[in-house]
Order: sequence, then C-alpha cells, then structure tokens
Amino acid sequence: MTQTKTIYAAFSAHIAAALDALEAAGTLPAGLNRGAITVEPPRDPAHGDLATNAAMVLAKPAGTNPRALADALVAELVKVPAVASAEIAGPGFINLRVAPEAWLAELAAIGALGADYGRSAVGGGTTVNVEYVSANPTGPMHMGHCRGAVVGDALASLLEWAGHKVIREYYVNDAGGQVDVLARSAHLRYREALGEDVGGVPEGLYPGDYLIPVGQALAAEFGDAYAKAPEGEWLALFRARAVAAMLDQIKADLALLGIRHDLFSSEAELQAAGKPEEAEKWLRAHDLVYDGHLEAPKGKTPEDWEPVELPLFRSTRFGDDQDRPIKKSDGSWTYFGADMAYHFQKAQSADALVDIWGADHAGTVKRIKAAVAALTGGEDGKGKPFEVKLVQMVQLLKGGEPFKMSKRSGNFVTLADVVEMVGKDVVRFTMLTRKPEAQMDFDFDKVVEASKDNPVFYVQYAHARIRSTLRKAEGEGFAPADSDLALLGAEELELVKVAAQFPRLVEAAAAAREPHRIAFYLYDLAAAFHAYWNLGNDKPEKRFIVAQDAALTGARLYLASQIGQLVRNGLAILGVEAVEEM
RNA sequence: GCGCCCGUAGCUCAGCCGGAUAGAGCAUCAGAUUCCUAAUCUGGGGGCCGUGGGUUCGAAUCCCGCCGGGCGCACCA
Repeated sequence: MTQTKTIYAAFSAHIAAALDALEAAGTLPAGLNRGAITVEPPRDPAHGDLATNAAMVLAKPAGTNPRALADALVAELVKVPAVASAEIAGPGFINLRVAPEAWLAELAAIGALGADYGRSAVGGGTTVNVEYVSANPTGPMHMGHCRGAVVGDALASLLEWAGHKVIREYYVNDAGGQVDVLARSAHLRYREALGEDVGGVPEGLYPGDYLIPVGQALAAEFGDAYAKAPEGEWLALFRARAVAAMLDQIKADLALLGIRHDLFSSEAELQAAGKPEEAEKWLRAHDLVYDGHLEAPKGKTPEDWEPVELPLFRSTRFGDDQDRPIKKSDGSWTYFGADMAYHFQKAQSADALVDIWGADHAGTVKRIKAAVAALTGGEDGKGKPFEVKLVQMVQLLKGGEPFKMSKRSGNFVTLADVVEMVGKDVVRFTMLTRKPEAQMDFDFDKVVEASKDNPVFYVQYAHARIRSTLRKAEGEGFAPADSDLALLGAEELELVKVAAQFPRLVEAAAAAREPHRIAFYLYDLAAAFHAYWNLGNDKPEKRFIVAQDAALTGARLYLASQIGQLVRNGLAILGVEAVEEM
C-alpha cells in the first residue's frame, strides 16, 4: 500500500523544524507540548493557503506573547523554499502562502500515485472489525437496512484507505424466536407446495411471497414426510433450510449494492460452541455477573409484571441505567447474553470494533459498550476501542409524499426494488449525503433527477466531462503531459488546492468514522472543476484544449486527468462507479 | 418518568481536534450558451447557529439547565 505524503504533512514538518530552530537558539523553551498545533487551510482564502496557530498555542507555556513568538517563527519559516510568504494576522495566526512549485509538485504526486493518491498509513496496519447490516435472516433486505449497509461498507473502505486492515462482518441472528417463526412460515409454504389448501397466512407468521420457493424446495427435497409430523420433528431442519435460503437472498441483495462481507458469524454456532458460557464464567469470576432481580420497566407498569431471578450483568458499573439479564427464565440466552459473547469473540481478532446499528437499537448501546469494556479490559481497565454508530431512519418519499410499495413481497419496500428503480450508485451516494445520525428523506423523484440539485449527478457529470475532454483531445492529437506544469496559472492552482486536501480529508474522515465527509468533499471538488470549466465559456484561452498551444494543452489535460483520478478515488471509497459519459 | 440522536438562511443540509467576517445547494433577484457536455457557471439579497448560563485569549463546536422534534425503554431482536 502506498502512503501519501501530503502537502499539509510537509508543512507541519516545516513548522516543527522552525520550532526546533527556535529551541536551539534559546528563543523557545525545550519540551513544550506541540499537540495542539494545527496546520490547515483558513476559512477565508484571503488569509492565504495555510494557517497555523502555533504561536498562540505555545505563547503561554513559553512565557511570551503570541505576536512575539509569531515574529520569531515567521523569520524561520520564510527560509523554507516552499513558503512563498508568511505573515502574522489576528490574535497570532501565521498565514502562509505556498509557492506555486509546491502545488505543482502535489499535482505531480497525484499523477505518480494515481489510484493510490489519498491512501494513508495513519491506521498503522491495525485491524478494525466493522459489523454492519446484520439483518435478521427472515426475509429479503428492505430499505430499513439500506442506509446502515451503505454507511458500513463505505466506512470499511475508508478505514482501509486510512491504513487499517478491515474485517467486514455480518452477525447472523439465527438463534432467536424469530427464526422459529420463519421455520413455521416455511412449513406452511411447504404444505402449500404439496397441494394442501392452507388458506391465508395466519397472524404471527411471515406472509411474504419470498417463502413460496423455499416451501417448494422443501417439498421437492422431502416429499410429504413432514406434512403432518409434529413440529419437533421438522422445526430445526426447516429452520436451517429457511435460514440458509434467506441468507442467500440477503447476500444477493447486498451484491446488488456491491457489498460483500468477509465474515458471516452465526449466533447459533456461537452458542453451540459455548461462547456465552465462557463469557459468563469469566464475568462471574470478576463479580460482573450475579443472580438478581430485574427492576420493573420504567415509565409504565405492566399488569403481568413479576420479579424473577436472573443472571444479571453489572452494566450499571459502566454507566447503564440498570443491570441487564444475560439469560431468560427458561435458561436460554438473551439476545444480549449472546451478543456480549459475540463481541468478545470479535475482539479476539481485531484491535478496534465498530458496529453500525439502526437508531431503533439506541437503547442497548450502553449495555453492549459496558460488556465490551468489561470483557476486554476487566472491571476497571479500559477496554478495546469500540464504537457503535447509530444510523437514523430513512423516510421514503415520492414527489414529497410518503411512498408505499405493493404488498406483494411482504409489506415492505425491498432493497432490490429500490436498486432496480434508481440504481446502485444513486442509492449509495445519496445515503452518504447526510451524516448518519441525522434523519433523512429519500425521495425517488429527487434522487434520479439529472441536475445539479442531485449531488450524485453533479459529481458524476464532472468526471464524465473530464473523460469526454480527454477523449476529444486524444482525437485531436493532444495528450496529458507533466513536462510543462509551470504553465498552469492561478485559476488552475485553485483546483490543485482543492485536490490537495483529499489525503488529509481521508485521514480525518476515517478517524471520525464518517464516510459522508468524502461525499461532501467530492461535491466541492466537482464544484471547483465545473467553475474552472466555465471560465472557458467566456475565455477560449482558458479551455483545456488550446489548439495553438500544445504545451499548455498538455499541462491542462494533465490537470484534468488528475482531477478525474481523484474523483474516481473518492468514489471508490464510497463504492460508486465513475461514469465515462452521461 | 428515563436514555440516545437532532435543532445552523424561507427550505434541505455542511461546518474537521475550540480559531479570524458562520458556508453550500434549492428558492428568489440580476447575468453568462457561435463553447472541450449550459445536466454548467458568475454575482446580489437573506442568520439571535433553539434558549439561558458556564469553561477561556477565543464557543455553532466543550460542560450544565430548559424548550421543541425523532427514536427507544421487560426475559423481544
């Protein structure tokens, strides 16, 4: 994997070197904490290309005032060739202008690194397990699963770009009551396939047509052997067959979105292997599980409430409201009991864990975080890094009105339907145009709109324009060339400046676990490109192809080519195809 | 009642680890098309960053209270 040395990193090093020089000269005490120093593009471009707060941050501990320290720093910084100018502003900011040669070097770096430009080593090769989707294997994927699937998948790619090893994992909840319901529903379809008139699907079973082929397959495999048999004879068998069929379906649905997990972990297998028992034993030994009485639910008092003694995990020690049962009164594991063991298992093979959950599970975040902290860190130690990212609801709309599908497939809008209607790339990009913890509307009419209102098309269009231009140029005998990049002027450098932010953005987005930042960046990059493009409307000499100037054309085509590369890199993180033409 | 998320321009939303005069799109107003794709671009107007305190050189950002919206709150998954 190639590491990108960003221009920002280079300037951080310049500033560090300047501080070293001041220390050596005795101007600055040695050993000051430089952790709070930032180097970033100022909000207002008039303040230059980069600004640092170094003087403000260090003035107090150094026993001097920001302006005086800034003066000394500036004197050092102006010696650096890549620094075109350095001046003090405001309360003590140092505003830097980057020499054009340094920007052109960055442009050349994009060309040299190509599809790897933006990859970073900040992750240090540590392994992050990202668990996402994990929909119950009781039916096809529906839109409720979609956002988490896309966010999780994009996050996984983003973490890879930032230098992590990533495990993409799916937890298969194949041990709970709902898969028994699935088995019974499949049995009904099985009898139906044998010719029995089963009437309608009774309340409490899954009504969707998607179980019809499962019933037919069971009928073909087993004949009428289980048609009249008591449930005990077929439940486990039918459950296994139905779950397998549903998982195949889910994998096919995910494939439509371009998602493929590395690992599918079965809750049933986890339990069969005795993992929850192991966790319980360890927790009991550390007084983190005890037999106690569950409190009555808060806020409402169920009429049939009875206190029962259950094994409880002391999640209150980690900030939860109450201790949580890990087993039910019938002796089987609660979802939480098994999930706890599952997270412990995941932690064995990863340095950090990330779960992507629907917001409807927000209430259980504290207990699982408590469990991970306990199992990976002991009762008071700090556990492995573990984050739960909550993905908020998506409201489906069409023309501003709530959208309802036919009930043919079982009373929900399937992911497959949506992908068929609007396409994979639109689904993926649109899901990433909002931060995940904010609710979002998904309007079928708006997301397929081919205009700049629609970020997907806006970004795609920028790429298509670039490719189109390069094709046309090739037809006219021009090719991108990096031999005369110095011919590029201020307007072209503006584009390079936006491009140069990509590597640090990847790092920041990965650190924050926020892939949506890439989508917003691509929009900004596309806007910068479109803006430059339109200079050519008024001024033909600003177009990429200037027929009478082969050297300039070559340099501009090189720029265009690298911007196109960057769009592809960003889209690759998001799992969206870059198109050749619109 | 409790927990979590959200509250930024008329609308939909960004705002990176606290940084300078808070940004973008839509809508609105005024402009640009003999052109590599105008599916685009340029400019104007539009703000008590829900609200009241606190922390400090500095707060949309961090902390606390309150208001409003969403989600959740049994041994379900």
